[in-house]
Amino acid sequence: MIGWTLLVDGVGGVVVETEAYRQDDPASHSYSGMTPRNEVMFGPAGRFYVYRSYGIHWCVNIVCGPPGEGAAVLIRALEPTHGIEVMRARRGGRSDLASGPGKVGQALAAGPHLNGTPADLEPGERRRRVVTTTRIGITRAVERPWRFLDASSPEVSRRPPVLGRRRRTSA
DNA sequence: CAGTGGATGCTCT
DNA sequence: GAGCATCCACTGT
Repeated sequence: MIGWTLLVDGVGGVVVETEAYRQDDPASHSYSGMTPRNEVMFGPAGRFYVYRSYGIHWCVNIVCGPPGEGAAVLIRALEPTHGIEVMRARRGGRSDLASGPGKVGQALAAGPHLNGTPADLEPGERRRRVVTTTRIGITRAVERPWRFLDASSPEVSRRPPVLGRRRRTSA
């Protein structure tokens, strides 16, 4: 999905960072089976799974796999291409429009109304170099390398450890 | 630039 | 009642 374009009401951009979650995954919302919150994860692929994070943010996922799979991909960052001014306004005038899951939710004006609806997702044109790292901000199954990102994009939430900024050493 | 803590509400134990 | 798939402001180097 890296390089694909994701839009909500014509606003959005190119997916440059994702994380994968599936049912046999202690870090996944679907790990303990179907609940009212995660039931969309067990439905058809290509729909939005939207949940509230830390009581404040709305995080946007795309359901994956056959029905019953309980798998989804968290959209962690977008490279803004469509409706940039709209997203800037939604982000309170900031310039980091969608470089993080909470920011993506804000830029797309995501909310419960989106949950379970089909995602507007189109394949990308140019080929991108995809790097994998471990996932971010979780406490369980931290070792699974299921974060995917376009290393050349400046819009990602955090640079991969290896390719990241060189650490300054004092002489 | 790195580290810390507050905001805030829902889900599940 | 604890724990979160987070962000931002603020602090100290």
